[in-house]
Amino acid sequence: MTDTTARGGAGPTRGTRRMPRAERERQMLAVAEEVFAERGYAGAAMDEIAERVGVSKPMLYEYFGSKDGLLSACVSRVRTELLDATRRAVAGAPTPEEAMRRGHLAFFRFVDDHAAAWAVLLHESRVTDGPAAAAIDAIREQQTGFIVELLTAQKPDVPRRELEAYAQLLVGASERLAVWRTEHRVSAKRATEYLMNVMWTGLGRLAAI
Amino acid sequence: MTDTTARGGAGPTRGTRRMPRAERERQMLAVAEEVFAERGYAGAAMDEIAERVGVSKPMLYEYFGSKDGLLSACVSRVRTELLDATRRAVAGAPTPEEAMRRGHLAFFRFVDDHAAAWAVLLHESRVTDGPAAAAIDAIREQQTGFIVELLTAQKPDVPRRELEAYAQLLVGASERLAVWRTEHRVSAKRATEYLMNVMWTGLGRLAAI
DNA sequence: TATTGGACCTACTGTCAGTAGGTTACTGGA
DNA sequence: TCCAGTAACCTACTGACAGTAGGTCCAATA
Repeated sequence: MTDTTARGGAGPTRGTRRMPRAERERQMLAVAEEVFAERGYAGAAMDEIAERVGVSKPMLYEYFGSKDGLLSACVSRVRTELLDATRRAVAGAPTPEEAMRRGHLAFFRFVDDHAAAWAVLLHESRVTDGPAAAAIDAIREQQTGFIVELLTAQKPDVPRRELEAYAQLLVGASERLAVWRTEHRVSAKRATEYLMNVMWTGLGRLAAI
Repeated sequence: MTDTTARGGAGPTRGTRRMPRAERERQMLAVAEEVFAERGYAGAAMDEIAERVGVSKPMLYEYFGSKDGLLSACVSRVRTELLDATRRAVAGAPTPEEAMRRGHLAFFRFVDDHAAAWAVLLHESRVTDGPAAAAIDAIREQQTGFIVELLTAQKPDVPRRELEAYAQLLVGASERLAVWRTEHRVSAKRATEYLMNVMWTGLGRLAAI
């Protein structure tokens, strides 16, 4: 009754092409990353993302559950790529010092290549409270875990908790330095040197030189 | 026409007490900080803040322009307090090393006392894009500026840009360490030692010990 | 050919930031 | 004591957007 126009259906399925789940998912992620980067998390509308993909909004919810979930998926992808990049960079280093240098250089270069996405995906990741926050924390742990792994190899006698503190500290420092250096047009190489100066050599030692 | 009930007015002004602008402003800030801390930026509703203050929503907009502006004002206040606290802590230090130690200790303790507010106000400060973002960046510069000032006194021959990088790096490291240590129940004192180990002594030197 | 299920849609609801336009209480001067 | 003028305050709305209900359509299988 009530004359609901009872025409929920799709009509001629408009211009949309059907697609297997995995492919559509990848496509959605790519578009979402773009829109989040352009407009920021709050500014990005699910309607716009859906429209750009060429699909209706409920599809996004079908695949990612919520706006939060969509952001979370984007962040996961970027972070995973980042971890790969740094792992590769560190792999062939002859000394621990060189490993740290190469790792950070790779990090800064990665941020260069993913600048827009980085700014939003990682800096606004605390926007949420739901599953995304948890997922993001998990990924951060993956990151610091990697560093702890490297440090442990070098100093097996230092307590794990202490090494974890160092890892957290490194991540925080390099994230902020990454933001600062893009704003001030400082090269990745130079930024890495600054970081090594403080982190490896130590400020106290610098004074002595 | 159109029977708009034409009764915009306030009725018996409900339970609200009138108050001079400055006082109401302080009160609003206090309540807002509370609500932001409880619910996060996105979760906090202007309606709720207004209600808790005992005032109507348009008043908040009259005083702060937007939700963004309200957050910005809260952050400004907290950051100013933080700067005061660290300045005081550093003031009487006999050596640069001790200054750095005391400054960071004060920072960690400050975060302890303002834990909830800190988490939201500073970690979600990138949510916005409007005037708040600019204001917050200005305040961050104030912070790093303070550190640059300290470093300059110690090393006048190092280029300012380099010192600024070190300051950024320090801020990033300590902010993240602050988050990590509250989650892992590490004391302020111990966190400070970790930080000094890396930042002052340097990881490379640690290896030699 | 009948049927199942996966991909997809339109049209709605509820919530919330922000606003239009009006009222009421306090101030100082005549 | 009365009366501006202004500062503090209100109700009731709009528009935007996250999230949902409930349906259609097509392809592969039985």
